[in-house]
Amino acid sequence: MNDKLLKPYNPNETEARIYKRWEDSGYFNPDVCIAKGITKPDAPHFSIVLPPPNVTGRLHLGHALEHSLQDAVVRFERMRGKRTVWIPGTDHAAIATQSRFEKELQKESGKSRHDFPREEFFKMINEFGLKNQKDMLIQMRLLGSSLDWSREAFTLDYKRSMAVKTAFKKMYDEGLIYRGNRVINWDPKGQTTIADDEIIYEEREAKFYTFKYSKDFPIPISTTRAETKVGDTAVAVNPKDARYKEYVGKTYLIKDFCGVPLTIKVIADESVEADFGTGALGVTPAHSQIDADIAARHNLPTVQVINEYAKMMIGDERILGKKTTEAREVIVSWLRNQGLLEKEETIKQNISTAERTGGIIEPLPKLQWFIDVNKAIPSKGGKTLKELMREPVASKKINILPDHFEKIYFNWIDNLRDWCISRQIIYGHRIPVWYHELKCIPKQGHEQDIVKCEQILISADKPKCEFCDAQYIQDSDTLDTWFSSGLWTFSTLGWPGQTTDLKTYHPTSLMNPGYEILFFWVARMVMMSEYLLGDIPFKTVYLHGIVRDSKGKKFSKSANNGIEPEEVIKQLGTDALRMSMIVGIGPGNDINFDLQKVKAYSKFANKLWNITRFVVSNLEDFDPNKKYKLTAADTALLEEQKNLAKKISEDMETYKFYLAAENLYHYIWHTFADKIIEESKTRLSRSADNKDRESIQSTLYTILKINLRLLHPFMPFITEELWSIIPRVSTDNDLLLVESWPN
RNA sequence: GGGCGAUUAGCUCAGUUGGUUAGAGCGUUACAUUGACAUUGUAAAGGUCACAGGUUCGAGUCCUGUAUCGCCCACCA
Repeated sequence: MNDKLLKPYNPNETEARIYKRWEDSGYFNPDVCIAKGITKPDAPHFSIVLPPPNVTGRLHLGHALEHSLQDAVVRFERMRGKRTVWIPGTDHAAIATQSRFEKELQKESGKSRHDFPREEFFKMINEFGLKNQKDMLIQMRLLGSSLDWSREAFTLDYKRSMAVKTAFKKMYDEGLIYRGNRVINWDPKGQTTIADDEIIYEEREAKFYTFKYSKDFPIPISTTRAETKVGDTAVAVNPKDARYKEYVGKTYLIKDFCGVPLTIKVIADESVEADFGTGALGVTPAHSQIDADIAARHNLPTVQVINEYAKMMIGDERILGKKTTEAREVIVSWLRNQGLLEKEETIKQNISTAERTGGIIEPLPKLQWFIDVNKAIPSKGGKTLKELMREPVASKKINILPDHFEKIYFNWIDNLRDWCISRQIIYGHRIPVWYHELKCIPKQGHEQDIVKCEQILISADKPKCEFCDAQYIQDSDTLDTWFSSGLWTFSTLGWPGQTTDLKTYHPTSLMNPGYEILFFWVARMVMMSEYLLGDIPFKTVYLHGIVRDSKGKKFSKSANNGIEPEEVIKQLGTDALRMSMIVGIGPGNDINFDLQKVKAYSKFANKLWNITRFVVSNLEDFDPNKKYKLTAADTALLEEQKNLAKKISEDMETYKFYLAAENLYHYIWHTFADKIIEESKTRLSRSADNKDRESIQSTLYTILKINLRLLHPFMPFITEELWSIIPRVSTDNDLLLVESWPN
């Protein structure tokens, strides 16, 4: 017997060695499997693209969960003979990576982005990201993931850049991407716009002031943001509100509102609630999304009064150049002194903050790039992007697990506004838009042609003007990171090239993100894939939950409750960690991570080790190549296991990993070990009837081998190690990794 | 304000299309154990499946309502 079996199972000694054998074999790559005759070239495909982790730091237990699930299904499908690929990659995560880097830079050297030229700063962030990326790729190997490393991708590498530029151009040419001056979410801390879903609301107490603009103004209004009122151009009331009916349509001139003259028109708008506050809303078109909508309906002028640094850009020395919070106090005390302040209350208010920087969002009008989600698209038969996102899920072409997230998905789409895709940060895909310089000296012979100079061009590289010597200057903004993420299922397969990979593996079979990025990412992949490829990006979305600590708290730096996957692996082994991430956890459920549970599965690993030791030690005079006649009882045992294997296959096919793994665990421990092996002991003794002994030897051997195969997707390392130790027959593969699935 | 989910053993959670006696891990108790098992086995205690109605031959599972907790979306100016 192999000496290894005499000692308890040692995952630390085993795992790295096994992973190297797998990687060296090349079998993670389906092309190699086909070349070596393991997989049939015409076999159905099974493909997953890994949700790319952000290169902001290191992998955490949430990633371990993702890898455990995906690797389980990938190994299962590979063993079943499908042409299986799992593509690894990482995400540059633009704003997340830049803000993380800037924080560290500030801490270490006190420097900021303004201390470096753009190109140099980009390089510094990229190096930071690539260092993290390197660590993460090592971590993925520790997790045992059977990723096809030959196809590794990065959202910011050359091929993905080409995909981004191609997608941008196509959407621009069809009028889906436009540049517009709109009220957007400005993060004064990060000095960039952010999308609606990057906002986090925090509840705070705020003062709610009720006042009149002037003594002559007939309608009092209420606000928490008195400083924005210097930008008001209207007061809106509900059209049914009898109190204010007589004033609607009139315009009032206010000569002096804390040093600022105002022109206020009274308008009626359905969106105003008569019961809230005074029933009248001071409309500030420049600094509120809702007010901007009202202003658009009533053709009101927009006056910007707050700049990008959240400072006042209007008024006299009392407020000009002051921070919004300071200006607010000045204006409130002015109102008080003038006797205009009628009421002052304390209310609870939700304040918008930026997800990545924590900065308080300042709505500002700005010229930005947007994706129009409501435009009828000619090439799609007049459908809108919203419809393209909605339809495949509604028609079940895409299956979301658990089901109830479909409702949430639809709800989100129905309320969706145009997507602001431009960011004023450095790290990311630069917008591939080039502007013609204003000065324009015609080339010889083209004196008459300079009217034809293209003012705006979408181009991957710097364009040259045909008719004059002017330069093209690239837009300084970068793209929202989710723009490149949206292309992920096909940019990884070579798009815009019409590659064999793209034809073979798209649409992908499964996508396994956390439910918290259903909107950010899943919806956008559907949008991009439907628009650019005219096809779904994936057939099934299996949403997983959040891994929390054993008490249900989120892991966070401030709570200091972080657990590194490596620590757990070092202590108890990857297989145990993986099992603990799978058993008993349905889709969409959060996990309270408990080391006790991992420990239970490390015991199970050892149990399996000893089961094998027992079986192997009783096979010394057994020839695995020979066919032995089995007793009826033993045939029944094999039949029982066959039923289990069938059940497990079904559960795997329907993505019920949590049941498959648990049933298998239970069978191996409490049926195979506690019953079958226990009862075999007397039959195995040398003095027993030889025919009966052979029958049980053969039965134990067969069951063990099938168990190793069934368990491989969940506990790949120990099963592979045991596969190399047990006696095998000539038709068996060297590596369990590519052994066929029991049917 | 709108929506979604959860409530099952001391703890953390499963429970598949409604079907016998509701399960697992950890914890607790007793016994066994030089055992294939330093990580074992056998058994026990522990549940009015949140509560109240309803459908059904039969409900942890389906329906209605209530309570509590959690999450998502909106953002009242």
